[in-house]
This record gives sequence, structure tokens and C-alpha cells, in this order.
Amino acid sequence: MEETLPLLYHGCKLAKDLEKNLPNLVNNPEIILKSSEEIISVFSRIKDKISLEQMRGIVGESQELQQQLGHDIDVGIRQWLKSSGAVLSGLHQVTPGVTFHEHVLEHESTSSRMIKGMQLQKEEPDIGFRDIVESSGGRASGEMQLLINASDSNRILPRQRKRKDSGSDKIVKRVAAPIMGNLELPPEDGYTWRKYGQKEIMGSTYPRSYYRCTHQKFYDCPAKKQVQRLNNDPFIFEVTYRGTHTCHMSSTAPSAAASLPEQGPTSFIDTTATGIQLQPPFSTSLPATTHWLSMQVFQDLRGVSVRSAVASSDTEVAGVDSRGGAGPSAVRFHDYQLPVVDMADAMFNSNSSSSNSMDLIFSDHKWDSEEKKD
DNA sequence: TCAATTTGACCACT
DNA sequence: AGTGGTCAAATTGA
Repeated sequence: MEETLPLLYHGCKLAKDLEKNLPNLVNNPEIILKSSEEIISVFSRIKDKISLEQMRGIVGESQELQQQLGHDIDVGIRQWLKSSGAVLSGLHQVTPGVTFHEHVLEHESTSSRMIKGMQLQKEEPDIGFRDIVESSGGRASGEMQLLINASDSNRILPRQRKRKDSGSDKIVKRVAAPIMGNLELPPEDGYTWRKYGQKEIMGSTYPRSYYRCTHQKFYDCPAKKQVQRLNNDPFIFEVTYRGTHTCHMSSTAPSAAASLPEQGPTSFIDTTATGIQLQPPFSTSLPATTHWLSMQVFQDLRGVSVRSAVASSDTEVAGVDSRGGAGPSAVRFHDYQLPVVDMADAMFNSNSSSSNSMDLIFSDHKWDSEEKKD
């Protein structure tokens, strides 16, 4: 963990340098792109390291340094949030996200699968969730099919139920609860989900919630997820993903998302003719006309999520959801992501002389080389 | 009015 | 028989 702190400072310095030189780089998108990629790479490494440390912490090691790091970042982020009008409330101790992957093996009991299949993310700088999924031979979600026993087919049933999907891959993630807003709500992951059930689980203090993709009806999207709080830490959600989103594949589908939750934090910046388009680490179900900047990098660092105070472009979060921000899902979405204009303004708006947002974010740190230029 | 959530019941699975 | 996943009617809210 000790080595993470200098890395974090390094990443912050890179971001600050970019901000400082931005006026000179307006006509050099290539340099901006390269610099941005470098920043992302650094923070990605930090995230991986912290996730690994967090995993170790869960199994018993000290989290003092993480808390110290978290405090340092948290102070700056809180100031920034205040400056950008975000609502801050209910701050509590959170633990940065821990990523697991479970490749389910057949003919094993659920509990044994949970233990045997769980893989700690490798401590390699740039390995993403996608790598883990692919290397484990993840299968398509088409396996989530309706199976009816031959003997059952003769029975007169009031309704047909899908067979429990015990054989398909599932991905288990542990994510920190949002530190703001409704703590009862599960963390957002960029997709819109519809809750279809809740169940008390034996041995669990908290009930398990069942969600399926909002677009299941229209696009036959089989993606599902289960969300459950941990017994010993109610601020950590264990999210189990099943099935792969197919809703974004349809030409008429509302999203053109390229990466799935299962495919992990392959964050990148895509500069387009219209400006900067940032790809949320856990994909997006956003229409192409909406540009968002995920706060995942910060959330993964500290378990921080942000409620956007700006409502522009907030409709059609899922494209099909004509109710836009009316539904709880959409509301939760805003707990998680910011419109890119806000974040871009915060990070790159060199004209904001009165309030330098980047300085607010990292105000508690002394930069090792340069003082802030007025 | 319509979509999302809640919740009791049903049913697959072990 | 117990547990967990899903269904669907009822309820809620915009």
C-alpha cells in the first residue's frame, strides 16, 4: 500500500499538468489524448492495487493506510463536490470496491462454488475485468434458457417458470455503497435494472434483491443481477451478475455500449469531433448524443459516488425508459455519474480562474515539483 | 395512465 | 422439506 501513495500523487500531478497546459494544447488533441490515457493508466493501476489491498484487508490485514489515503482524497473530493453544487450527506466509512470473479463449476454446491471459484484480481497494472472473464472461458448468456423437464411438460401448470440457472457463469463483485444519497440503494453500474424480487436469505442479515435488465422485454436481454449486503459490513454490496447484456447489440437498442459490467474497468477516453467522450468503466447504456463522465475512478478509489446537481441530458438514461429520471433506477443512476460537461469543466476548464476545481479536488496535497500557476 | 416496486405465492433444485 | 429464484397481482408514484 505504501507504494500506492506516490503513484496516486503522480497521477494527480499528471492531471494537474494537463490542466495547466491545456490552453496550449487546445489544437493538439493527440497530446491531450495521450496525456489522458496516461492519467487513466496510472489511476487504473492505483485502483487495481487498492482493490487488491482491500481484498487483503477483508481477510484480516490492516486498513489503516487505506483509510489514511481515503481521508486525503476524501477531503479534496468533498470540497470539490461542495463547489460544484453536489449534495453531500450521510458520509460514512466505506471500503473501496473489491472485484471478484467467479467461474461457476457445475456439480458443486453453491457455497463451495463461492469459495472455489472466487479469484482475486491479479496484481498486474492494467489487467481488467475483461481479461479475467475471458481467461476463465466466460460463456455467453444464451445459456440462460428456459428448460422444462419432459415430465413437467405433461403437467398442467398455471405458469411456466425458468429453470434456475445453476450452470451459467456469474460474476461476483463487491462494491462500496454510495456515501451519499439513499444508502439502501445498490451502487450503480451504468445499466438500468428493474427489480423483480426480494428475498430473505438464510444466514444473511439483509435481504437479497433481484434485478433484471430494464430492456428484457424489448430486446430479450437476459442480463440479471442480485444485490446483497454483507452481514459484517452493510456498506458493502455483493453484486452477482448473470447473463450478458444483449440490449446494446440491437440496431434499435437504446445503447451502443461496447463494454459490459462483466467486461470490467477498461476505461478509456475517446476524443470525438464533438468533444471528449469518456467511457465509463462499467459500460454505459447511454445514447450516443449523451456524454457522461463516470466517477468510477473516484468511486473505486474511495467508494465515492456523486449525485449530479445538473439535470441536463438526464432523460433517456436507458434510451427506452421514456420516463427518464422519474424512476428510481434513473435516480440512482445520477448518484453515480456526472454529465461530462460538469466533470470536464471541473477538470479542464482553464478559464475558471476563480475556482480551480482540480485544486479543490486535491487541495490537501503538495505537488512535488510545481506550485500552482496563477 | 403507465412503468417501477413490493410482496406473497409458486416452483425448481438440492 | 428447505431454500432460493421467479412470477405476477397489488401498490405506488410521476
